[in-house]
Amino acid sequence: MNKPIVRFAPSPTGYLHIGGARTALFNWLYAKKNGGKFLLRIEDTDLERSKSEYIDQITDALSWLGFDWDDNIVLQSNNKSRHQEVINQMIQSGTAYRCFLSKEELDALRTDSEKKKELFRVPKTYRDYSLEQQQVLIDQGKSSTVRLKIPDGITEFTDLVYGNIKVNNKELDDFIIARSDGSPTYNFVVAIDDSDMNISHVIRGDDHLANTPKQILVYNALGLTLPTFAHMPMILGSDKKRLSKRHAATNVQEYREKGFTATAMINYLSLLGWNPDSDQEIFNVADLISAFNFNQVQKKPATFDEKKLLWVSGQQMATMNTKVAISELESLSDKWGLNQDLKYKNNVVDLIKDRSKTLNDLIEISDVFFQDDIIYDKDMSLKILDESSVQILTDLYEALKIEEGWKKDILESIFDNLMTQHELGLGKLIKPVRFALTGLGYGPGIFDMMLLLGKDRCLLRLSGALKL
RNA sequence: GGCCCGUUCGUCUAAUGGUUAGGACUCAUGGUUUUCAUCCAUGCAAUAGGAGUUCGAUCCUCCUACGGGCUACCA
Repeated sequence: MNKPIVRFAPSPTGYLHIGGARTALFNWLYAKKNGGKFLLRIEDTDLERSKSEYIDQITDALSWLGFDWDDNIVLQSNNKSRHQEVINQMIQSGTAYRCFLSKEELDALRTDSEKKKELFRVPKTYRDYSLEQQQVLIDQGKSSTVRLKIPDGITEFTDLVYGNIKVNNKELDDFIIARSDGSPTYNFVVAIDDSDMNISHVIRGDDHLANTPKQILVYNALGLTLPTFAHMPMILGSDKKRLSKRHAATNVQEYREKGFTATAMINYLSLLGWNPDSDQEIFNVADLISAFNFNQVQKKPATFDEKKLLWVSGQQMATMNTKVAISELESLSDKWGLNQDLKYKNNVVDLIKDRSKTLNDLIEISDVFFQDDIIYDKDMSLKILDESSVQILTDLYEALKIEEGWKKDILESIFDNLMTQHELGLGKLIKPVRFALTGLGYGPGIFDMMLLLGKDRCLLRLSGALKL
């Protein structure tokens, strides 16, 4: 089997969203699995809506995810003359023809049919005009579009996900391949570009499923070799509507900012609409590449569930090695761990990695170890620092102050004393202490934390909290 | 309206012409833990509806309902 060549072809009319990311992922996985190529084509022919900053956003997001593309990025707008050339060639050969029906005429006919509840079909008035007849009308100054001359018959193909799809060509109008201003339309261009790029597998969202027969007819008209098609079900928001900008967070970059790693995103996204044919749910990227297969791709749309993403992320965090975690943190936030000793950073991350679901969780807790000042939440301090808590903190402060050593067993015995002194369980003691030391209501074991924080910092914070 | 596609716990999904319809997330309860989280255990929870084929249908066929896509001189 030849090495596959696949492509991801976003239009730069917005950032890379979750659905696009999953399409890119499945393309990329397929290419990697089979030692093929993953190409990137930017469909920037909609001048009104395309913006170059979106191209940067999309490529940044793809790079972050690790979907490195092969060869240069193809800008569709650079292929204009090629598209024009093919259109001319098709007019000459008679596989396409100029249609002189105006938009107004067509609109009138369309609304008329709708009124009569009839099925609207584009009239084939100009379909069989000779080149000479067409020229006469052009000379008269009539404007025209170019339409594909669709033959009678059935168009059939086998989709890797949906199986056999069959459409009677009667259902398809001779659709426009070039507008009156000469610009080519999507269903035409996509076929030409995919063919020119030698794409062997077209892997995309199933919103393109119904357009595929049209594209196949373009391939056929030009005698081009058909690629294999694989359509992926859509991803829906929690309201069951197709994921769009209306939904909470659809931008891939937002998830990065929320502290999800690329690995966690890839892991979760792969589980949407696909299953590994086993109970495994946590994958690293290499495992995913070898497990991926179109056979297990779902036909029905999947709902994006951030709760499960969070769980996947937590599982990934727990197994991530500390070195990797540190470099992830540093690339997420350039302020994180600044000027801190590497050993210290290691210890901090080691201590809290397991209990974090995202990198942002990690940052929040690790800041406690890096920053000099603690910000205490007012409501929480009112609730936690009652009279007896203040007494506990005071006693602890005094006890720690005179203590020379800073070891776990020493801290434990100090707390033992406090327990008997205040007739309280350890849990009750820890709550105010933790709050005083971190400003948080949760975190790693108190003794480990104190050891890592160091005596000076602990005393400082205890006295700071007592001044509240 | 026409065409295409789809429908298993709330969510992601497994399964076979014969199973107590399985797992995971969420949620609840209990346990572990000095807190929180983790972890462990238990529990709640599904084959859209109706016909047909069959000894037997979640699985095969048809119909209905619902959802999605396409039907543009958008991509």
